[in-house]
Amino acid sequence: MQEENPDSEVDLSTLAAAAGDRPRTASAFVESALRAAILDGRLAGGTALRQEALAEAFGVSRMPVREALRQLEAQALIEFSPHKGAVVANISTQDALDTYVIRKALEPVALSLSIPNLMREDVVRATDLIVEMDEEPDHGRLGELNRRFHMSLYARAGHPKLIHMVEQQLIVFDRYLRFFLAATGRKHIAQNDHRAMLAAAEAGDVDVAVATLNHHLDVAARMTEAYLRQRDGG
Amino acid sequence: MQEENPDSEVDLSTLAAAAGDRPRTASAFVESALRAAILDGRLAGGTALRQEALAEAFGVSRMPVREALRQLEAQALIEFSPHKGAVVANISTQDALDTYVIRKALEPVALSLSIPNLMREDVVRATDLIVEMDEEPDHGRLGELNRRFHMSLYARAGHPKLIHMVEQQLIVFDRYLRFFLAATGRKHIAQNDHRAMLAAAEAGDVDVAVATLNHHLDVAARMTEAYLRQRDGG
DNA sequence: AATGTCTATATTGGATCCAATCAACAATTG
DNA sequence: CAATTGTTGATTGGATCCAATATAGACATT
Repeated sequence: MQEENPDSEVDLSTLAAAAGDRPRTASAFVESALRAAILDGRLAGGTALRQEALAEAFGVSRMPVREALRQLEAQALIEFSPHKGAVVANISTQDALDTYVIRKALEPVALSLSIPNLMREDVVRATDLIVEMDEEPDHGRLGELNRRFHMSLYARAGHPKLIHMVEQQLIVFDRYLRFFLAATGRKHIAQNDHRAMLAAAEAGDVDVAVATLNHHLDVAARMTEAYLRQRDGG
Repeated sequence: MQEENPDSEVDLSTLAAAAGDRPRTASAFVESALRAAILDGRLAGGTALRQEALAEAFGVSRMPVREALRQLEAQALIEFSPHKGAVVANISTQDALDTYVIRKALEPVALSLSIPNLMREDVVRATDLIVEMDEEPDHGRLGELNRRFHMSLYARAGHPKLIHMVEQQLIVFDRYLRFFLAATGRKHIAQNDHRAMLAAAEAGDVDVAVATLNHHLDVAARMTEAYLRQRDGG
């Protein structure tokens, strides 16, 4: 199911430093650091996660590492086999397409519910984020900006659980976006669609905004599929 | 955020016995037993989960309990506060409505994708489950049968991640269904809708099946809201 | 009397130790 | 020589112990 990848030799020693301030518990610290490392690509899919090595890298014992790994497992970011250990979940064409299907199911709903309640500050934030994306030189940060842009438009949808799920999917999507951007340049971020969505949202035009979003996701899904299929030798 | 409920005095000693065979690890055993107890209502929302007490009830040490609690936390079934402990997540009107919104976003997609690929065995299973629901005397088991009926119709949707999310929502929904059935009798299970959906699915009529499903969920959401609002005092 | 502070205790978080399991490799046997 | 079995090392799972923190109550102070 999940191939191991023991020769990748990731430099674990840099993970702790990049994790910022230590949260209240060591568990939470390890968890957030590992999650960030997986999502932004520093820990590639297939990487075996040895508890002892992680514990040393983070300067804690194996116990908080174990608890962190449990939480990440429940989020499908790693896979556990009893007595074998944890492996970073692999990305796959299927998983990418599933993510798009889910986004296409959830995000139009979130957008429709949110637009009637959008506030000035949401529109301003979204506008700023589009500019930030245009100016951001680091491809690695575009995923986060893209996510924050989308979430700004969905911010007033109510239904916190729906919002949370949408955000989770956008976070997962970051892993894929990173690949596409590295391979195909930044044209994968369709800023035209973003601008059109924002304009429609600001005008309160739910239908146009949703149609634009659907188109945005359809095109992205097709490009993704084409890229991934030729990449892993379809 | 989450009220504690220390006086509920749940009989933990029965949890372990009801959990069936012991999975490979104590962690997994505790986790599945706790999840089942929460979802089927034996552990009510707000119940404080003391690690020591759970460990003794399951005949293990505190460690596998802690790992299990971490996983349940990631699934939003319990809430953790550092150094305070775990509490079973409360159900709420908002959460119930969120669940319906998510179901209404995801399930029509799953159904549309699945119907063209449905196989004879899926239809047979769904038919059997409708009969089982009619004959089941125990209200507590209707949630599971309802879930399996819906999942039978979605079984050929492809997109395993979508299917998984749909199933998770149906599992969460079980917690609510249990309440409605206890309060209002079994009319909350709209078997007419089930039969209509099944017939349309068998005939390959995606539009009618999806329309029926949407209606099914809309009505259920309205009944849910009305019941919960008058229950926890508007 | 009300409020703030201090202390005692219960409970969780973390570290260390031991046991169980798996993987790889060597030895043996057909 | 292939296949199977035994053995050893590495790694995870679980138990016990210690430390950190939060809650509750007593006490003092205003």
